[in-house]
Amino acid sequence: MLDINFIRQNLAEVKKSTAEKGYKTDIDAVLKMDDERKEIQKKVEALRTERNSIAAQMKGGKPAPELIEKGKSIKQELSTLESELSEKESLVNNALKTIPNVIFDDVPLGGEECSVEVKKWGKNKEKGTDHLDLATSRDWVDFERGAKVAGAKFYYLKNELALLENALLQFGMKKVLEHGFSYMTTPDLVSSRVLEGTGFAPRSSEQSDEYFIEGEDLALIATAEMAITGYHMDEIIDEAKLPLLYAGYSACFRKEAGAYGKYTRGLFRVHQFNKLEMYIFCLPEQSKEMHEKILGIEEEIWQELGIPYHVINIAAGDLGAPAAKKYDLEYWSPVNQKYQELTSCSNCTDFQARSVNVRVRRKDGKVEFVHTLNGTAISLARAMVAVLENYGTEDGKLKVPEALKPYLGNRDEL
RNA sequence: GGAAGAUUGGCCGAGUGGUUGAAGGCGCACGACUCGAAAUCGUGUAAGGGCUUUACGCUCUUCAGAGGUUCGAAUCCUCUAUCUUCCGCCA
Repeated sequence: MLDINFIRQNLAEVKKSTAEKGYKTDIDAVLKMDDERKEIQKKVEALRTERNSIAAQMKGGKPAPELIEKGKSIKQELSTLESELSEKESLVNNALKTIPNVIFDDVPLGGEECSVEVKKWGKNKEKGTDHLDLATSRDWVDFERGAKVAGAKFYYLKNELALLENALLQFGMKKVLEHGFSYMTTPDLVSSRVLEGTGFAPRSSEQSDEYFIEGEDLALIATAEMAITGYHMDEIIDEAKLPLLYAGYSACFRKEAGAYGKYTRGLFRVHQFNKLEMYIFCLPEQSKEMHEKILGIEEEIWQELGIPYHVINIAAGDLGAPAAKKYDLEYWSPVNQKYQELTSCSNCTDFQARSVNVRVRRKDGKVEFVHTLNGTAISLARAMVAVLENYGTEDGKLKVPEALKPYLGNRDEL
């Protein structure tokens, strides 16, 4: 969430970002609500001051009946005002959550189609292998039994494909470790505070894409980003310890309601997949550099795997609430003859940090919110699609990319 | 799942109704000593909000969370969460 005072001081900018991101929030109404809150707060504080001074006068011990009477009447008056105040506070707070993060100047305006290609790598292939046909013919994936056991879009990975998944993970893990990330596995469920603090829609929202546990304040994570965002919740971190680089490996669960169609065939869009996610807590002045660092690692991974891709700077209308800027890395699908999303990385500035209250203590003692960034190191289901499409052979086999051979017994082919 | 105990500032840890926003220690910052450093000594050091005379100002809130008792709560009561130990269960 944004800081109410930041909104007041940067009203035009906040309004512009909110509109560009496609949010309908009436910012002026929120400010007016907050003004009302302040008025009540002033009254409450005046009463409390009086109460405190009466209590202080009685410290000696002598019970003065008039004072006690006065105290009693203040107590009465306070209780109604205080409940009014807390009501107003939660209204303001909920409204604040509906205002998205401000975008950076270099974010293209407009909808999805306005995203800008910033880099391109590799030579796009003209012909590829359908990943699902290949995997099915080799008994590498079983969607039918996945559906029988858990429903549509659940699957079993088998044999060489399951081994390929493991190889991709090992490869990705090696990369992030080389770049100084510390590896962790995370809880696969988080509380609503963490979910909403990360910027995801609450249980009550129609847009929510998460699986919620009935009767518990828990949801299955859609990405390890959620679990890691909560990792330092309510903490104040020493400046010297930043940046903190985490690579979290977890299962990811998404409802993906209504997201079926030609381009979501097979493993491309599923309800459950595994992912290694990079996450950084850093100083505000470091976050832009860290964003480029994460993007660089993502590019390095796909270059070494030999998969052609391009990088796009996501337009405002396609950005989520927490992101100030986001890059997507899309690989060239030789099957669909188009670019398809493979990874993405976002700079969330202090938006998430404010919501989950993660701060830094500067050398001079000042405390402020950190910046957070997240990026996909390797999302296994999609990574497998990209590899199969690019490395499938004419005779129904899979050529092993050089970078993965060490993790597949140095085999040339699967 | 059952029982007992615990939860205090960046960290550790005193504190059972009224100079406690909170002793002491660690850490950190600054200063002294030093050629420099270590050690030592001294001083300072919670966060968040509001107001204005923007001042080393005034004020409010916060001792896990929520509610209650009281003129007054870190301290008493209730519920919830988490942690520890014991029992049960178990990969």
